[in-house]
Amino acid sequence: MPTPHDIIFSALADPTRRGIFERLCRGGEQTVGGLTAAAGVSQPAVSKHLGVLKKAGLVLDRHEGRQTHYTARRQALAPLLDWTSQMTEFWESRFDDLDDLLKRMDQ
Amino acid sequence: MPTPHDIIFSALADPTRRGIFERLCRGGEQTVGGLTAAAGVSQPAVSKHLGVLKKAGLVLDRHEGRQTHYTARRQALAPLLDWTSQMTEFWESRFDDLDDLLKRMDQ
DNA sequence: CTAACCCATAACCACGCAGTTATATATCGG
DNA sequence: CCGATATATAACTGCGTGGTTATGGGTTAG
Repeated sequence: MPTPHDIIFSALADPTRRGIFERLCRGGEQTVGGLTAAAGVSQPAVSKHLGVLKKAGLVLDRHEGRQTHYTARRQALAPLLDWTSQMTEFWESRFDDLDDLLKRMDQ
Repeated sequence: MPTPHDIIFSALADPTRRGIFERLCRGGEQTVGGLTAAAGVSQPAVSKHLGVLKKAGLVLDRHEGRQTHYTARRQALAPLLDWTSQMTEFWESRFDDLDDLLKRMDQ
């Protein structure tokens, strides 16, 4: 059974897919066509990557006519931040800070 | 050319390998034998994973007699924390916090 | 010196997955 | 309607990689 960490890490491990997600984080909502233009791979490849990101809860899609708009769900990165903080033992000494940070990520 | 992010993400994407790293983070320095006992895979597999982690700068090895001791390099997670913070735009509003956090990670 | 032990490397295999082209589905413009 | 556009899915392929067993090299014990 894949844990949340498994899903997030494996979803972000691929450079192309992570690039798409980064672009969505920085540039906001974008269509598949727009993402394809910048991805350097074919449109079906981009669609597949978006499917993986969606399954991982990292993006949301919105259909409008014949195009699909995707947006990044930044809160989905909370487990990643949580895991990293645990590993650095940041949580031991500064648990309050982490708590605040996670709260701020919930929109 | 693989970026630092590429290396860290791909190194931590595999569950077995991430498990080994987690164990090192929590339990401190451990031998290959000790790690193998808990990993659920063969000793050569563990050695290979440790090789990947070492190449990614996530662990250090220390030879002592016929056994090799491994330790986690927590600072190596800094780029991961940095990336996540950038994506969450945490850095925009709370740059000082991130700066402090990264400083604390340097030992 | 030799046997047992610890770890790394070699050689191999199976499978997953990222990429492709081709095609289906659906929407818009004329 | 009909062609064009936008996206998703299907079908296929090649390669990377995580696993195995077998072996080598170095170290400790007897």
